[in-house]
Amino acid sequence: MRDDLHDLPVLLLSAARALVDGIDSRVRAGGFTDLRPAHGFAFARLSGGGATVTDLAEHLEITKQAASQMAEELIRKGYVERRPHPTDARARLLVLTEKGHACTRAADEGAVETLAPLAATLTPAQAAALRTALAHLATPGRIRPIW
Amino acid sequence: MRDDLHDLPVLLLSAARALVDGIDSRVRAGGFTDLRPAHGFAFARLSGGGATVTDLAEHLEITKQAASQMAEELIRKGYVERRPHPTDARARLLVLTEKGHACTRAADEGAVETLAPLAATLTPAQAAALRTALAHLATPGRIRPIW
DNA sequence: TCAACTAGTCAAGCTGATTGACCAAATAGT
DNA sequence: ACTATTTGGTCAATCAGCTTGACTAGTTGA
Repeated sequence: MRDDLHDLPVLLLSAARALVDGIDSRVRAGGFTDLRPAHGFAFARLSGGGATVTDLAEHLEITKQAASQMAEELIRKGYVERRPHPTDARARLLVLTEKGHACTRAADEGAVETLAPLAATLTPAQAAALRTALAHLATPGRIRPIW
Repeated sequence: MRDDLHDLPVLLLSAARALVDGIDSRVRAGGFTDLRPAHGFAFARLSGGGATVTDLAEHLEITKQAASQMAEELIRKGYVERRPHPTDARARLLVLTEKGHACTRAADEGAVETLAPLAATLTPAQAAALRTALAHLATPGRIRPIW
């Protein structure tokens, strides 16, 4: 790697950490204190609509059992509810409640607020370069906890 | 946030995830199969030299007890060894063994390899902008697991 | 010198994940 | 159509990593 990028790994991990912390603190400030950052990755999948327990498990790369437990927890806390699956009587759809949507809005706001100082310093050309650079690494549609 | 950056949070998290995965697979390919990504953040602190259990706990933001257990595990697996502390008889220094250093080299290589396709597409000016942008978010010296 | 503090460990308990077993519904093969 | 296999989901037991709480040994400072 070129010398001018030797500390890029550290910067990238540190920036991602700061983003997660920023989102989490905004979510907590919104009153959603019974959630952890890991739940946000479940919400990211559920907000798309029409996710089953198995879908959730694949998205988070955890077992179906673990996804089922997480779904149960989110239902108990009022963020998610079950709907019958339209075509498969075995499956049940997990959908966000209004409370769940409100929480995802708070998370989005947290992300925007955290990244605002960064965004303000970038020219449109630099912003485009940043998006392109990160997109080179990113696997589309796969947002989930890091470890 | 400007429209051209609306998906930046997703890209940033996804890129960080890809980096962690890249490092982890390179470390495993190097034969260090008994480690998890979280251990890398401990190594990052220990490779600086002269870390006590308490230092490690603060770095990882976990309790001293958890840090002590992790140190015990890394010692048992041969990555770390204890040294007497030069000035404080209560404390003991944790230092990487040669095996530990070899593992961190593999991790560094994994990071470089993972970021190589990205680095290749950036002009020096874009690289500088990327570093500056990420540095706006990053808290210096704080690399640790994200959740 | 003695009270307060700090480094570290032992022990017990919690939580979020795992593996394994199982049922019900859907799908594929003949 | 009938059976065999696969798939969606849950129950139960267990494990790993982390927490809180209690404690010992060594250090610091009034």
